[in-house]
Amino acid sequence: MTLELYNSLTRRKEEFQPLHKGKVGMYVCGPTVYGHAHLGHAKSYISFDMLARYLRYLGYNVTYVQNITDVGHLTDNADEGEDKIAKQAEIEKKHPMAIAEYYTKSYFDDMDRLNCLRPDISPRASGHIIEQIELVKKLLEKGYAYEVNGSVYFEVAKFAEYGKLSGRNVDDMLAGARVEVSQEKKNPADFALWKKAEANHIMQWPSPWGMGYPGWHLECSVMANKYLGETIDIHGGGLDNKFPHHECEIAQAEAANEKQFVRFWLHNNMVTVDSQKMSKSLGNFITLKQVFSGAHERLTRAYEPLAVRQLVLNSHYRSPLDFSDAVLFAAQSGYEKISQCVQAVRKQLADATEGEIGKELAEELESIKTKFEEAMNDDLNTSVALASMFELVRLTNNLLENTDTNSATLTAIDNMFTKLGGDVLGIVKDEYQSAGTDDNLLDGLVKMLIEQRTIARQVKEFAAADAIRDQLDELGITLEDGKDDTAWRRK
RNA sequence: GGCGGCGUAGCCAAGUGGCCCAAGGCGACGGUUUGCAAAACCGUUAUUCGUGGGUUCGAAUCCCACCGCCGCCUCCA
Repeated sequence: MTLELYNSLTRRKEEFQPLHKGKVGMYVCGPTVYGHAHLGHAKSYISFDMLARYLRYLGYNVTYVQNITDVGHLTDNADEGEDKIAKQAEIEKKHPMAIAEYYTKSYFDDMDRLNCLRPDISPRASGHIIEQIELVKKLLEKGYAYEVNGSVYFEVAKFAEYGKLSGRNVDDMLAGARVEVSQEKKNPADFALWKKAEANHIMQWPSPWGMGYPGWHLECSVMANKYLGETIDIHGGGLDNKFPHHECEIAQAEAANEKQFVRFWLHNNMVTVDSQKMSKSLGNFITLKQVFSGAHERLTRAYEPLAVRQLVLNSHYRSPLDFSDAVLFAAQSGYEKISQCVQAVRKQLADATEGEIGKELAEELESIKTKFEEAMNDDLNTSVALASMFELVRLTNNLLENTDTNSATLTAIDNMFTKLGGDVLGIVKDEYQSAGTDDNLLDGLVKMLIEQRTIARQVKEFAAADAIRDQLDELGITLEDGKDDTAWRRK
């Protein structure tokens, strides 16, 4: 069975085959860096990270490009708003580039914690002004664009296929237009390729049409083409960007190159809060930093980054995810269950006896792997893929009850966790911080207390023993009595 | 108004014509284990899939109607 992906362009699942054998060019719309990333960003970037990981698992040589929008993204209506980053710069009294720098770093920090692998290329819009101007010139030459008073607009009526991705036509859009129409445009549906900058606008560049700055849609067409070629295999992004952003990207690139721009369009659904879309403009967002620290009124505790990842993967990327503390809590519990199982396997593996894996068990493992791959091949059904990981957990925990499980068996299980749960899903770590490694002083102190408690238990002074355990629990440390020794971990 | 989508147990969620008296997770409850816990294991927790019709030998899955909810059509992952 081969990988099938739902292509938004054709509105059905299609077998995925790259344009060039063995190689995949993948472009995903990145963030506009004027604020900290929130859970909505997490859903999108975890989803596409998981796709890139799975494509690599299948053996493809993937080039993953994800832009950083640091200029040109306007605050509101139809090409008439302020630049988002320039606006934030005013608020924070910093240069726009300082804002972009700060939030870019913040974004990468958050994505690293979510175990999203860095894209191969993270191009900045501001670093591609020359290429963007070139594309505008080309569109003007070809007659798809017109200049008015230092600004250049794309003339939608000239591109017959405009609307093919989002399923709309220009006439309908006119009828339902809610936006006050710019006087400069020939047609309200036309969009800005280049905007004339007022003298006080900080972010501006010289162009054949005077000082100005690029329209938002331009950067993605330009950077996708520059790094991945005129036709790219996969373009991903949030559903909310399907129109107008992606529609405009298609118009620009295909009008200029006269070639199909993207073969597979993939869109992830939104994160909602109380069924309302989480977004910066609505102000109902919860940042990832808040989730990691627990510092938000909707949160009852701090959550591990990979619990967020597990939450995202628990549902399908094309389904909306309604956020609540309860769903995150459930994801955290499930994540801990898997983590503890993996750690237990590795611990037992350290002094396991040699031997061979049983035939029946080998078959069970194979069937879990098959279930996993079939699920992923079916338009990335991570919900079922995750379920197969839990089957592995249960199977494994049963084996672990038996202390003489041999090393070949444990190694096979560890490999499955590492490859499927780790390399593909990104929720199993290569190494878990053992309780002591991060802080020798803490480890020493806790071990001292465990020793005292063990002595108390040996002489059956259980009240004293329980007091130690309870007090440690209040400090966020859980004790677990094993057969021979007592282990501790942070809650 | 136009386009797209959703409604499955207490919660999250997969399944889209027979393998479904519906996967998996969380929670809850009972049991094993434990000095007691924790973790783990075993078991229970939807004869039913928003409501009402219809098609079919057979429907959560197809069709119709109705109810409720969401996204896009303006910036947003």
